[in-house]
Amino acid sequence: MAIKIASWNVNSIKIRAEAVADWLREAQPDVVCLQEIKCQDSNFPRTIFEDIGYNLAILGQKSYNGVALLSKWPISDVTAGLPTMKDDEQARYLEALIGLPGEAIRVASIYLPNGNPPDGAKYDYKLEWLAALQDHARTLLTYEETLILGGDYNVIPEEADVHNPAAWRGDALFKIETRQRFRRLLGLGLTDAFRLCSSEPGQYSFWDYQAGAWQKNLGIRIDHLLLSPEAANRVQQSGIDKHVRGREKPSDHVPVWAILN
DNA sequence: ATGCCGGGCGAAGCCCGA
Repeated sequence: MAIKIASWNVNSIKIRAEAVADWLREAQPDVVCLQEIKCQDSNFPRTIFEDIGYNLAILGQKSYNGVALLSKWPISDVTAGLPTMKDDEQARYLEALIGLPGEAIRVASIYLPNGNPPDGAKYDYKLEWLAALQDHARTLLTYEETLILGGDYNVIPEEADVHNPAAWRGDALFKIETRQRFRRLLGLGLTDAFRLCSSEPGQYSFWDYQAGAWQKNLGIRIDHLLLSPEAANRVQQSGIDKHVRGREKPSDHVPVWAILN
């Protein structure tokens, strides 16, 4: 059977619950990685999603960050937080096994630190987090499973993924050290699902709320689904649900997805 | 152009995002 996996930074699940449910009904993903839910587990609007057939795993945090997994199939073996970063106080990583008919796949929802300003403690934290993810991903890849690391990576991989590369050169999302770390992650054997399916430039997943960025299509591609070789071999399609950004009260990010056979 | 929106918190105005 075909499996549809998606990732979406929703910028508050409480504000966005109905919009997310609308998109789930039309897009029908099997598994969704959510980021920036911005609430504690106890305040997550669970029933809205359970009522339309999704199981939930949540790693919440008051006010900031927070990640979750939604799945039409049973969720088990949940890992909350990066095992390689035990003292992380921010809710940015949630991994689980998804029990599909006849097989299990492993999925993680990732909210990588933004890192700006690009020359201080916040950037150091971003690099530390990337290194910890690198270490954990290396372990996960030894399992040789169908593995999807989906999330808001806060990394613009290439010039084709930003409207104005020159203006972003020094930014924590695009500076060369950031892109090198991301490339190193791919070097472990992970594949960017979207780039596996399209070489088209200017395909964005985020547009700032300010300065008419959406209207002018001044976006960046920072939300990614990274696949193990076992997952990459099964990819049929990958896309970005850009139209969602034009709706009422949108998140500044849109869903990205991939279909595996 | 880092604060032009938008959200959290909490009840005004500040912190944060990318």
